[in-house]
Amino acid sequence: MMSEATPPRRVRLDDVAAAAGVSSATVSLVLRGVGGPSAATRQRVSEAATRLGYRPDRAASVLASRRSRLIGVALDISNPFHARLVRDVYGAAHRHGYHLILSTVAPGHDERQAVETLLDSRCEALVLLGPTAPVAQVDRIAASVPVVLVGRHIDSTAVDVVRTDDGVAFEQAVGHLVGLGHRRIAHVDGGRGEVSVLRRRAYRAAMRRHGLGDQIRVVGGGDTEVAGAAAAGPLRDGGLPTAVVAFNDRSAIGLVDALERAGVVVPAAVSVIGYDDSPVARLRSVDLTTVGQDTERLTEEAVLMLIERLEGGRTAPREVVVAPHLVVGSTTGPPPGP
Amino acid sequence: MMSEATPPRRVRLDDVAAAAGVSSATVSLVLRGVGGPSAATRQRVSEAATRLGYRPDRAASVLASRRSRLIGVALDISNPFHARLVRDVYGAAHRHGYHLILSTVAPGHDERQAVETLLDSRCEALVLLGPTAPVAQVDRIAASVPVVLVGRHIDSTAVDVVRTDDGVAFEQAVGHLVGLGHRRIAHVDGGRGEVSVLRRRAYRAAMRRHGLGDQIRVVGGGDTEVAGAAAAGPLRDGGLPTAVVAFNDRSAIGLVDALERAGVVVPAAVSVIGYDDSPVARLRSVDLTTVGQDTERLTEEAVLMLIERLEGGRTAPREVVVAPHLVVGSTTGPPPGP
DNA sequence: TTGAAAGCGCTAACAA
DNA sequence: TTGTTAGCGCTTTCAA
Repeated sequence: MMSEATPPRRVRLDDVAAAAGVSSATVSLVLRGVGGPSAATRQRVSEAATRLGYRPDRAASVLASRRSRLIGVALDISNPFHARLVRDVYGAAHRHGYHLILSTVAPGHDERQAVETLLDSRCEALVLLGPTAPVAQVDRIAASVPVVLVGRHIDSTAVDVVRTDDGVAFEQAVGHLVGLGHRRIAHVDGGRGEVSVLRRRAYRAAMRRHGLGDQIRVVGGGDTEVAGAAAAGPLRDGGLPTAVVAFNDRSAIGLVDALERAGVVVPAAVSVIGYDDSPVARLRSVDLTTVGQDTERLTEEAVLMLIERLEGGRTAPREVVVAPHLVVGSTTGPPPGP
Repeated sequence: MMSEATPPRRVRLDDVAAAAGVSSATVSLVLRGVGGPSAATRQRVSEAATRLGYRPDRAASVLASRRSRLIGVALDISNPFHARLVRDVYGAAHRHGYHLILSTVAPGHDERQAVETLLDSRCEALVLLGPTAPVAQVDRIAASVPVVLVGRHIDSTAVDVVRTDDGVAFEQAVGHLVGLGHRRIAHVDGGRGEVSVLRRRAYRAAMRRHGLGDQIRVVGGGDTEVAGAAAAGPLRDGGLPTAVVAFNDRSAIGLVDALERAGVVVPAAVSVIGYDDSPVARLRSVDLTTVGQDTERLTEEAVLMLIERLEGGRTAPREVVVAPHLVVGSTTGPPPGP
């Protein structure tokens, strides 16, 4: 006839200690794998802990030790590329003995709030994926915990940066096309935004490096399928180039779609290259030639930089630039014959 | 010449108390907005807190109060539908004064670990998005905190469930097609998996309800674009139906793509309906007719159910079924004339 | 190798 | 209305 469900009292360190016949301090040492206790004691303690189903209380542990071994990741959950990065951050964090906790931007939950949530959960360091926050704000955060930005450059003396080398990316893309015989290579850009500026610049540089400075042609685009599709018109109006390097995969896919609907066959008439090597680019029906970012390197470096600050005491900011690699699919080929 | 950066000592409640000339208990009350302190005191304390840049230490607060007002969400970050749900869970949690923390499944970080991470962060309740964990495991988790499953039914006496009514979904889809004059309506299913079984069943029931029991036709599919595209062959071999309801948007999009490549115009020759109302379905170039799940209702209900347990003391499990709505796009139309 | 005791920064009675 | 006093469950000296 129990009317109230008795909340199952949490098993504490003391309970384990009592069960094992030692002090709670000893249990703490054993459970954390810190040297000291004898093999026999370890044995007894471990058994007792398992038997009682002991789960350490992290809040208490954090409070006492001032360490959480927790890294916070702020991201945009609707960004598929962030999904890839997050996947790899798990690997990196795990390899170095850290746990991860996520917080996303969402309507009514901006980047600042995402960061606060992470800080409240006692994260010792933060990974910010493609954040949009202004420098001042990022600097303020960096004043209390180590911060690394992934994917975006920032002029700050307080935070670290890991990003892909856009110069190399466009060098590879343009180089691949030139190798196939292309000369009239256009760029459908990403519209406004800092990243778009950098990629535009990288495109121009790559073209010049290949002696194609006079062929440079940038068409306004954006970062979505729709924006890519919309670029097909202007692209044809100005006389179709034989190849296009798009801002990202989404716009490349939109562009391919629009071109083919208009009867322009890819890659027979026009070759198209994307950027991101997103999962959708790898679908057999899409099979886009695209620039793959080395997300494993990016995330490994990011975590390493945080650990350098956390455990190595580094305070000077570092910026690591990672080379991408071209993934050749079936949307590029030789230019059409004359 | 400072060689070691002095770690900026955290501002504590005591510091604020000293600055405001009151006790730390009073500061605690003021900062939590609990009645008691006079307006004048509140004023002084608030000022002092702001001036010192005080941030409460949640670990300590949690430890002392045994409450975190934190809800954990376990998800699969590579699932776009989860992104939608997460977005809406933020709204729901926020409305009820709870914070959210996320953990995803990733290679080397399975659902169990995701849940542990959340529990370690002292979440008071968990939202599991389309979890794959076996009943026993879910029950074990539910023994320590309230758990709600979103999207998947489970035979458990310990957890709550919120899901979309597949019966209504297919009733709407088939009804829409019948209203347009279709009779030969096929279903491209989702392959193995529990959800696929439920939707197959719902399709059959809807067909029978419309007196089309003899027209029932299920073609094997899957949950990806490729799987949808692959269904185009079998679909044509058996004599093209005039309409198809696919398992989800991805398979519907793959199917449309494959059909059009084969010269079968959608919707003139075949109408196609998807499921999920995913962002890509809303692209102008796709504009799929699709079943939209009411993610706002789903998430609001999920959070409410957790709060009922947390604050209302409910212990009996509940299952809430939410009606979907049909989003009519341009992939459905009247069947081709004879 | 182990234990006792003093906190970590906060909240929650209870007194004043 | 405010302050005092115990803890929350763990880690960490310091002694034994």
